[in-house]
Formats: sequence, C-alpha cells, structure tokens
Amino acid sequence: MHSEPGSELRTHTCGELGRDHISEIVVLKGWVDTRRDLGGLIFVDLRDRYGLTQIVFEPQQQKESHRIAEGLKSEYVISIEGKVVARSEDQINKILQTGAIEVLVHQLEILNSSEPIPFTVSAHEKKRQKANEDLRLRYRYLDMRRPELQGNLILRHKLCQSVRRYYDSNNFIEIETPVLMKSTPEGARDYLVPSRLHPGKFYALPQSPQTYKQILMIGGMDRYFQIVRCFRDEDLRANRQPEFTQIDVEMAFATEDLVHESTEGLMSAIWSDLKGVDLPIPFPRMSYEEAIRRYGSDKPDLRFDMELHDLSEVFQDSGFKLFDDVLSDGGSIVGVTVSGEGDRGRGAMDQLDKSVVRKKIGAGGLIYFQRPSDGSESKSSVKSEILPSTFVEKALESTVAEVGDLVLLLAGAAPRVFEQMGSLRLHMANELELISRSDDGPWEFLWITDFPLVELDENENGFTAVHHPFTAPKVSDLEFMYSDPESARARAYDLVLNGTELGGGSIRIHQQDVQRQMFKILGISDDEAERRFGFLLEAFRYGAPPHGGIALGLDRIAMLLSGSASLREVIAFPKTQSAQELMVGSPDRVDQGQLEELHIRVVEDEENE
RNA sequence: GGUUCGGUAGUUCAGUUUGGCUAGAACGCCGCCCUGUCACGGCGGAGGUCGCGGGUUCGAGUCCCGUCCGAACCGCCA
Repeated sequence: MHSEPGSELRTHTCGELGRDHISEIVVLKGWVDTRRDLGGLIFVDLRDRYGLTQIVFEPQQQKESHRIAEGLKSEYVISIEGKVVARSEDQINKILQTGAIEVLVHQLEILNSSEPIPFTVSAHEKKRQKANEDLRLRYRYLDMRRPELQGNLILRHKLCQSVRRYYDSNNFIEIETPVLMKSTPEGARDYLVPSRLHPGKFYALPQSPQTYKQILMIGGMDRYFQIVRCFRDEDLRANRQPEFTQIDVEMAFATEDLVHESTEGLMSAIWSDLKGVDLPIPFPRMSYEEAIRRYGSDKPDLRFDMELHDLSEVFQDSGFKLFDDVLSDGGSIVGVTVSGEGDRGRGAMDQLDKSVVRKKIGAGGLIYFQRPSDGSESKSSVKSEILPSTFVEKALESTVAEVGDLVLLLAGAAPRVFEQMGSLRLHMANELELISRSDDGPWEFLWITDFPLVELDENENGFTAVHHPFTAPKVSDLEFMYSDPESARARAYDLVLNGTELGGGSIRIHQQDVQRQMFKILGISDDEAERRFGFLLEAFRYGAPPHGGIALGLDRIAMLLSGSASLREVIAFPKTQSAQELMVGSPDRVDQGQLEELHIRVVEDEENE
C-alpha cells in the first residue's frame, strides 16, 4: 500500500453530504473558502466545485488537527478525514446545500498553501466581491474557482454534449478538418502560419471549414457536423473573439426547409436539455427586406415591439424643405413610437439628438412629435409654420401614437435611414429597460431569409458576397446573376435569437458554370479562382450532390443561455479587446532563431526604434 | 483607424467638478483576545511611484498635452 501524503481518496465532494450521511467517516478535499477561528473552536468552509461543507476542529478532541488548523488560510488546499454529525436545529445553515450537517475533523493534512490572493474567491454569495476583468483574466485559475465562471463552463460542456447527442442521433458524422489550411481571398483577415519547409509560404487558420465541408459532401459523407475552432483577425466586440467555436453543419440533398428543421430540432434539444424549456417550433421566418423595413436590422430583437413606420407617403408635399429634399432624392422618412415618453423635456430630447442620434448613430438629426399625457395639443420639434400641423397629425395617426407617446423621426437615404432608426430603436429599448438580460428568457428565435446575393463594396466599384462566394442564388433570380447582380437574392439564411445573430448558412452552388459566374461577379479572375479554389471546382466535376448547411456560434449560444454580457464569460481563456491573453501573455516575441528557421524578418515600426 | 468611459492601498471604490493641512473607507493582510461560528466578533497595526512621461503653477491625484492598459460602441467582421 502507498502512503504518499494526501493519497487517501476522497469519499465525497463538498456539495453532497446531508442527513443521510450522519455518523459516516468521510474524506473530503478542497480549498479553504472561509475560516472562522473562535479561539477554541475553528470552523472552516471547505470548497470544491460541487459546493461548500462546514468542517469543525475541536481543540480537546483532536489536539493535533486543531493545532494545524490554526495555521489555515484562504485557498489552502487540504485533505480531511472526519465524522459527519448532525447540526442542532438552531445551527442549521439553510443557505448551504450541506447546511444540515458538519464534519468533525480528526485528521487534517495541508496539501498545499496559498499566498494571499489578488481578489476574493468565495462560493459564499455574501462574500463575493467585484474584481476588474483584466485581473480576472490574468489570474484565470482563481476566477475559475468562483461559482459564476465555473457554472458557465459547465453549461458550455453540457451544451457541447447536447449538440453531439442530437447530431449523432440524427445520423450526422463528426469529422475533423485541418486547422492549418489555406488563405482565402475574401472575408475577414486571416491568421497566417509560416511554413518552415516551404520558405515564403503560409498556412492560414480557417475562418470556417467552409470548403472542406463542401468537399465532405462531394465525398459522400452526406451529413456532417463538427464543433470547431475558427479564426478571424478582426477587431473584437463583446460578442466577437478572434478565435471562436462554431457548430458547423452540412447536409447533402439539402433544401432550406431541411436545414431549418434540422437546426430547429437542435435548438429545441438544447433548450430542453439545459433549460427544461419546450421551444415552439418552427421558428418564424422573415425576409431580409422585411426585417430592414420593420426593424431596421437584419437581426431584429423581437422581445419588444417598437416597429418602424415608413412615413414617406405621409410627408409627400409637406413643404418642409428637409423632407422634400430627402424624398425627391429617393430617400425615406422613418418613424418609431416610444410609449410613455410624450412628456420628455426639451433638454432630454436635445441630448438624445446630439449625443445619440448624431454622435452615436451618425444620422443627420432628430425630428420628433409628442402627445403630452395631459391630453393637450400635440407638440412638434419643427415649428408649424415650417411643417404644418396637419402633417404632424397624419404622422401621429400612422404611427399609432397614443396620448403620452413620443414619435421619433429620421430622414435620409434608404436603406441606411432604416438601419439608423433600427439602432435608435435598440437604444431607446435599452434606455427604457424594455430588454432584460437574464438566463430565463424570453427566447425570441427568428429566421432571416432571402438575403441579397452580393452587395456593392465600399468603393462601389465591385461586388462582394453578402454570405460567401459559394452561396447559391435563388433559382428564380438566376437571371439577375448575369443582368443585375445586386437584385439577385441568395438561398441564404441567418438564425437570430433576441437580437443576436446565432449563425447563418446557405444552400451552396454545386454547378461549375454558376460558380464561375459568381466568381466573375466578385471580380475573381479565372486564374485566381483556379489558384484559390481549383480543388473545389475540380471536385464539382466529379458528381457533386446539391448541398447546404449552417454554422452556429457556440460561444454566443452559451452566452445567451447563461445570460452573460460578454463572450469572455463563457470562454475559459478568452482574449481582451486588443486580442491579448493576459495570463500567458500572448501574443509575444519569439527567439531570433525561430524566426530564421521560418524565413521571417520582423520589420519594426520606425517610431519604435 | 475613430468616439466614449475607466486606471488612486493586495482588492473594490470615494476624493478630480471649484488645484491647497499628513490622500480616506470597506474588504483583505499582520499581531493579540475569543469554544457554536457560518461573510463570526472585539482591540491594535502595517500597507500608496494616485498607470507612465512631459507641461502649466508658489503648489497637481485634481488642469493641459502625449502615451500605455482595460471596457463599450462605430468602422471592420464573406
């Protein structure tokens, strides 16, 4: 038998002992959460990821253990053996799962000590303190001892299990694809990996396994899924990390409906497994055009109403120069009704105009009408000599504004003005606290469909793919690919939950001629197409089945399920907004020798020299 | 690349608006006391380059300029 210190196995965790275990001899291991030294008696709340258990050291019973216990400090790792004893009725701690009992220790061993920690770690609700995020990231292993992050990581684990169970039971095969792959010409910036064996050549980390999964379909693996890491070298947001995890799915012989149904099945399995919630399926579907028109967004948050109203008709020939000019330029006037804000004062409205509408949203300026709650005459931010009140009344009618309501208006070029109003709608909903961030719903799922196939690039001298270059056009819009690419709609769809894009996908092009035309529209020459995607075009020549799929953001799903404000709360070792990992300190410089082996020379910025 | 907010004790913050005595509080830490606590309690104590650099001033945590770090957003993210 071995007698290494602390080698005796634990018999229970710190979250499971109760009345049923009274008078059992148990071995517990964990961290010292809290120590209460009464001079004689010493109480310690012992913590592991399952919970807290109060252990007691009595000076006269177990002299040696008590003596050692006097030196215990926060976060010491200990092993104890003791007897489970009932607490008297007045000593039961109702807050603790294990509060009906305590463990009377007869043997204590300190497995490891701990220096004073940089921020408070405790499973006690009342003892918890805020800690700045950079500190939490630097000492991630300490943050991980806290129930919040622990709970999120466990939730994420369960999410992954649920995903695998669902796809496995629906005949999908999990296949891994390379992480070292090839740079693609479109989309986000790539993370590059220099090749040692091929001087001057680079692998690229995948922005998604898009081409590989299409090849898998051509290979006859007709239902594929993967929980896979993807990499995009773009600026970060609360819901965007440079490396993130996708649930990647592809199906041969797919239609939009098939992908939708399969994804709805996944979501309802997840919500059933993790939340015990029965999601109503199918999810509603809305065209991209309708989403922009009604909500000013391609990912509308349906947890509140505040729909947009196109008031362009209402203000025909109003004589108000601003409106007339916008309308004659083909622009739109968009309004939204904000309930209960009809009495908001001039100062607050000016503030909204200045700091929100102009500065944050970037619109030209705010116009508004109000119906005071006392039922008095409607007010307009534009004098009636300039905009006759009959138009104001017509607008209030069109926007269904009631007594006590406020109507906000923006005028400008469409669809930009709709998107600006969509931002304003979100801002107002946040300000009026119409949106709750919690982990118990409501869950407003929605499919957005009929995206445009391509859009003008920023310089307006070419097109870029809205989804990606392999997205098929709607059959009815095939002609537009040759005559008017901007009018062609794609067989693409996004899944939206509570105003967050969970993922998107499409039915893919599987005919060579359509694919070549797509490259042509995107300004990708035959040569370049051959160089970048030759393998895919070649594969299309050998019996490619029609196929399509979807990719879902696992991190975002976990974020919404846990009610977190940021992706970083559901990732074990996330990166900061400047794409650094503060614990290990990446990225970092490397040895000169390493660089030479990779045929790389670093060019320093002049100002750093 | 841009806008905004923040950086003060180990930690979380107050102090910055209107420059002025030795920069405070709570938690944590250290010492002593305490045998039924449960975020134990009591008494005492230590602990600060006010992110960094420069400037204005008799005097700067406070005002100005630059810079670094964190966060939210815009651009960007097929």
